[in-house]
Amino acid sequence: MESRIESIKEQLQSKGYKLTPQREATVRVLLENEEDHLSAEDVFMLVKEKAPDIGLATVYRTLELLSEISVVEKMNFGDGVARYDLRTDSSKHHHHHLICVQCGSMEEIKDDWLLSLEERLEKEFQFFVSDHRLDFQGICRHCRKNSDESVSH
Amino acid sequence: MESRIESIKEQLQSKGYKLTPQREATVRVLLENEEDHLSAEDVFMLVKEKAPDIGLATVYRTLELLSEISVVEKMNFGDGVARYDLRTDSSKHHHHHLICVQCGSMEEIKDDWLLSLEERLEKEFQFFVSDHRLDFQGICRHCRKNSDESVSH
DNA sequence: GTCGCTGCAAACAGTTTGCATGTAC
DNA sequence: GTACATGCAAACTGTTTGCAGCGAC
Repeated sequence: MESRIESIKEQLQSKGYKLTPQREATVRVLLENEEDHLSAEDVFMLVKEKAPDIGLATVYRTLELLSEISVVEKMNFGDGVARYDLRTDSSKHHHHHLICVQCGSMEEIKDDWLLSLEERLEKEFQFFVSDHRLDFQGICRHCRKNSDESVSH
Repeated sequence: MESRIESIKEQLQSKGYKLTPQREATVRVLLENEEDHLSAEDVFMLVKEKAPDIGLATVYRTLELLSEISVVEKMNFGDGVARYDLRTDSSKHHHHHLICVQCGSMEEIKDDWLLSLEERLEKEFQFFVSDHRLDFQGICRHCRKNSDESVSH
């Protein structure tokens, strides 16, 4: 945990930025909620517990900054809210989402199932992939089970 | 063209909706710009040429309606703007995007490269896929060629 | 006359920006 | 003292909503 903060601090400093108390608090929230896909507002509320005086704009600016230096990934699931994820590996980041259109739940697959596709893209399209995003919409197993009994939307 | 309008008209009517002049003008704009991924504002501007009195809210409502009955697909490339595409096939719609992080160009692949993955998802995750979205970020062949000479961002 | 559809303006949500103040070196 | 960072409020952007009026049946 501390070592990961240290690493992020170095990444910031190498680009000429500081790890201020507000930025550190924000990073800690991201580290503590690594499994979630927090929105800026989520992060803000959680950071407020550590640093009550922080402003929403600072959180936005911090997330934007961290996104620029590739410490976090800014994502978008189509609900009009940006979500932020720590990148676990700065070179490649591959996870996929299973989004249930019925209950809205989201499951994450960490496996990388697309390496062969990327090779094909480079060969056939001369397109050199640096990242990708793959989301599946569908019905999750729980909703599937429930809809056998009754159909609720 | 006329037959496709007719088909959309029937899809609307089967759900109890009418193809009003405003809705027809909107659909025509979508048909005429099928290759693009128009935002609501784009559509609005183009529709205004055909029907100057149309309101922005009507365009939004029409696009939302068409999306509900699966005539168009509402998409999101992460730039905070919803984009709308006519679905060419109402049952499955699979296209992927190659987004160049250098020049911002976007190429579309129509092939469906993911059927085997979807089968795997159903088996391993009991997740029943109705749609998916796959975007690749990377360097397109033009930028690749240019960056051999000089690096411009 | 009912009911869906429209245009307009106002409201809304998420995000960004301007600016005066604060802080580290 | 310089340069970056912050908090606050105001501004902005894309989208949605309330409502009075309109039009087809």
